[in-house]
This record gives sequence, structure tokens and C-alpha cells, in this order.
Amino acid sequence: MCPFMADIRTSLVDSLHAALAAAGVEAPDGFRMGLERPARREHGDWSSNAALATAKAAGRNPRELAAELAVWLGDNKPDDVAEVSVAGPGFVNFKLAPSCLHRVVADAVAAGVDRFGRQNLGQGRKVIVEFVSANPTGPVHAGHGRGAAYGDAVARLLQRCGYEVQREFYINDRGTQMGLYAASLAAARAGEQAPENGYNGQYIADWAAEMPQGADARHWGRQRALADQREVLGSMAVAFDTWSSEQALVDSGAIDDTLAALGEAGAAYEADGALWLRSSDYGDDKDRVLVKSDGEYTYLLPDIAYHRDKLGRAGAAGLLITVWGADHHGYVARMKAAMAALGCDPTALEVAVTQLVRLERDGEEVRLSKRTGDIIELREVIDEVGADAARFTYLLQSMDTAPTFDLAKAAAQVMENPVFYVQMAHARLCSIAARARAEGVARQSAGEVDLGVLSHERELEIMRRLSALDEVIAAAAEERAPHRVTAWLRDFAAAVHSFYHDCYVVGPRIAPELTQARLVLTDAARVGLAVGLGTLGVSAPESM
RNA sequence: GCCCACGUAGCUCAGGGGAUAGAGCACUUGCCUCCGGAGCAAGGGGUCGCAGGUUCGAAUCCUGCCGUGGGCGCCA
Repeated sequence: MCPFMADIRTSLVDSLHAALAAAGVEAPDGFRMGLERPARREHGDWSSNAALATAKAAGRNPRELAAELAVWLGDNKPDDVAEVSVAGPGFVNFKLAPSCLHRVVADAVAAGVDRFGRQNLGQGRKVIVEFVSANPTGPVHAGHGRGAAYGDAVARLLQRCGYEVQREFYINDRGTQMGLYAASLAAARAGEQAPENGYNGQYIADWAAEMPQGADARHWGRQRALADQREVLGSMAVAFDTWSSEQALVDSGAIDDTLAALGEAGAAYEADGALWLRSSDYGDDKDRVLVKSDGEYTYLLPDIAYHRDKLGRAGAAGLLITVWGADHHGYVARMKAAMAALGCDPTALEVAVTQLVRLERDGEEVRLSKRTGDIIELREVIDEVGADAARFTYLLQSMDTAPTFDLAKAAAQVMENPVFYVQMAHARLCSIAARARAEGVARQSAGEVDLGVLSHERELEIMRRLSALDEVIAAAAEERAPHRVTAWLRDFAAAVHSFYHDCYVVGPRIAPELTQARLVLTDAARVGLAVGLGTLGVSAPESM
């Protein structure tokens, strides 16, 4: 990250508190000093609402109080502050010295892609991020793609913020669907009709043809589906550290243990021949069945055992993040209820619900249906648009919105395509460096270059945006919102294209010291783009 | 009926207590004697779904209503 930018923040907040004290103003209860980057340039680099938020309780006029704070802050200037002013209804605005921005550039180059933007908010806290978890009854489809892109990006963001992250895939390898899948494979192998409610997709026919004579359809089919899923996810650069099996939980007795634990907690009871979870005591709408009257487990019970198992592995201070599609949102309350019944810390389990994607090709909807056989597989999406475009497009918007993913648009190699636009910015920066080499420019080491000559508005804009990257990454990680990085990348890429257009780096009319400084700026911007793209799992190509 | 999310420019979406609400596409108009014009710049375009409330301040928080998507099984 740019470590001193965080220090500057801290010192500004401290100074504001001191200024308030000097003005004889006591902060009201619950007051938190607001310090933010103003939307408008003329309002400086940082802005505080200190006067606005405290004036009423202190019986003061906000604008006058702000003026008083500004005078005091002007006399006791925090480090790196060039100017303190008052604006609007009573904001106190700070303008930083230009040297701050030059330090950002030097930092980015020194830290490089591996370390720039890295921070330690997590302090090694263990997190298990579970995502995709498609049934092992067929290929992953386009809808799983969003969960895959999202879960992996969240994992990457948390890693960059100092969490110890494990990516996990839960395999529902027992139960009704698994049985139907095995029966469908066996039927297809024997040239017979699929059973009622069975699977009919083309892949069933294809896989059945591969299945060796006499193979156990259940076991062989599970392996076949998993291999396919792993391969497709791998082609999108999504890899899991652990694959957790539901059947293994049954075999190990973990489910019976969980049942016993729920019983001991008084959270389970028998009725109508079934065993119920008293989930309504823990915030759910109604009680839920754990064991059906025919003795079979419901889907819920193994899932509770699974989350209990994960919690044990994550440890007392650990965190579980489970990514579910919107079609599972109804299960959040019962899972949290079960965890509460087991005495777990309710904040230890976070369920991230992603809204469903609408898939189109050239404006026409393509339906995602796993059961009809008319499935759009994730493999097809990747084949059509590429892994980078697929990931970036899936992460373009907040997970709370149900976006439209147009395959044709995502695949287009045009600047209107945000993936291409951002990657192109990186490629252009690389081409500048290549050009400098081709022209025989002897590069000074970054430490020797005078960055003070970087004062063009285009250059300043790049530096300002670059200085915000660590905050963007921190916010994206804490809010589990990778699309914040996507938004930053689009803005930053725009700044790079503007710079590219207006500020030549190498050429007969460019002074040598400016060439040197701009080459360093180019390197820094490249690091910023690569770091941002990296947290999304998207590559930063040197040429397009 | 109940639960969750969403409703911001013509379209796709950022912003999610702060100052004059932003970007891309589309539209209008400029810019190629130098690093990729696959670009850059300027302009027009808004009752932030509607109505109340909280607040010094609401697109943002709360309540109700309307609309859209998803969910509401002893299916998974």
C-alpha cells in the first residue's frame, strides 16, 4: 500500500481532535471524526465534517467553528499538509503537498505487484471461503461462474489484506439428486430411458458412453463430474484448497455427532415421525426437518454438520464465508439458527448471497436450466469470451444486482468492453516502456529520478487515484465487494488513457528528465493496474 | 400472503449520511507532423420509483405503498 497515506489520515484525524479541543468543543457521544476524499477537486485532498458534526451540541455556528479550526490547523499544520481551508456549510478541507503524490509513485515502484496495496487488516485471521459447491451431477453452468469469480476474488482480496484464506468446495455427493444422476448414467449406458426426474442433458449421453462396463455409476459419475468441474474452473484460474465431501461426513459420524449436539442443546424434537430443528427459537420463520419420517436426512442436516466441521477447522477466531446464489437465500436463516443452537458465535458465519445472472447473446436471452438439458455451461462462456473477460464481466456489478451478461459484448475486442479497456491501458503502458528501450533511453534507477517534474494534470490524476488503491482494496475486502475494485480499475484506466494521449513519454520534444520521471510514473501505474486486476483474478497482459 | 435483493441519464450501471449526484454506451461537436485514433476532449440529457419521517444535512437511514427478480417442500 502506500503506508504513509494511512499515516497522513491518522495524523489529520489527530490534528482535528486537537483543534476541536483547542476551540473548547467537546465531541458529542458517538461522534466519529469524518474524514473523506471529497468528490470535487477544488475541495482539496481530504475533507472533514468535524465542525458540522459538533457545532450543534456545542451551541456554535458550524461555519464559524470550521473557520476557527482551520486557523488553528493552519498554525499547527500536520505533516504533508499544504493548505487548510473552509468551504460550504462548514467543511474543513486539506490540500496535501505535491510531494505526497510523488511518494506514492516511488512506493508503488518499490513495492511492485506483489506488495503494493498489501495490508494487514486480517492479522492472519483464518477464513474459509466456500463457493461454487455445484452438485457432482453434471458440468458447472454459467450461473456458477459468477459465484466462482466472486468467491475467488473475495479470497484474493482477503489474502491481500492479511487474512489466511482457504478456498473450499462442498460436494453434495449423496442424496436424491446423486441417486437420480447415477441412475440416469446407468440407463443411458444401457440404452434405456432416463428415470423420472432424471438427468437428460447431452453430457449424460457423452459420459455414459465413456463409462466402462461394470463401473459403479454413482462413484464413476461423481469422479467424472468433479473432474469436469475442476477442469473448467481451473481454466478460469479458480482453484480450491479443499474439496469437502458430504458422504465423508456421513462416514465419519460427523452427522450423528451433530444430531447429538443439537439434541443436547435442546434444539431438536420429534413430531409426525420426523426429527425437527427448533430453528424458530433462533430467528427462523419456522422449524425445519432434520430427519425425514422415512429415516433419510434432509439436505439441511448434512449442511449443518458441514458448517460445524468447517467452524472447527477455522478455529475459535476463524471466519466462515459461504457464497450462495439468490435461489438459496431462504436457507440463510435456518443455517444461522442451527449455528446459534450449537452455541456458535453468530458473526463467525457470513453468508454472501449473489443475485442471479441473466445471460444473453446479442441481446437475446439464453436460459440457464440444468434440468432441461438446455444448459449453458460455464465452459461455453469461457470458450466464447475468454477467462479474463468472463471473470471481469461477472464482477462488473455489485452482487446485490441481477445483471445481464451479454456474451457477444463481453467477447468483443473493443474499448467499449470494460475488460478490454482496462487491459489495454496496461498494454499501452508496457508499450511505452518497450518504446523507450527501442529508442535506447538509458533508464535511471527510480531513486535517482526527480519526480518533482510530474505536475501535469494528467499525471496528478493518475497519482491521486493510485494513492486511493489501498483504501479501495481494504473496502472491497471488508465489504466482500470486489466490484469496488472493478469500478476503480475503470476509472484508473481512463486516467491512464488520458495521460497516454496528452503526455508523451519518449520523443524528440520531451526533456530527458521528464522522460525519466514519466517512465517511473508509467511503471507505478502499471503496478496499480496489475494489482487491481490481480485481486479480481484477471491477467494484466503486456500486449493485446 | 410472507421473506430477501433491487428500482439513479434514452440504455447498462457506480455512489449507499455531506458541498454543484457520476462513468460507459447512444447523440452533437472538435482533435491524427511524436509512445497503439482499438484513443482523447467538450456539450446536451436527471422530480435518484412514489409518499411520509429522522437529521444541521437524505439518492443514501426508518415506515408505508407501487414495480421487477428470486425464494417460501419431510426436494437438493
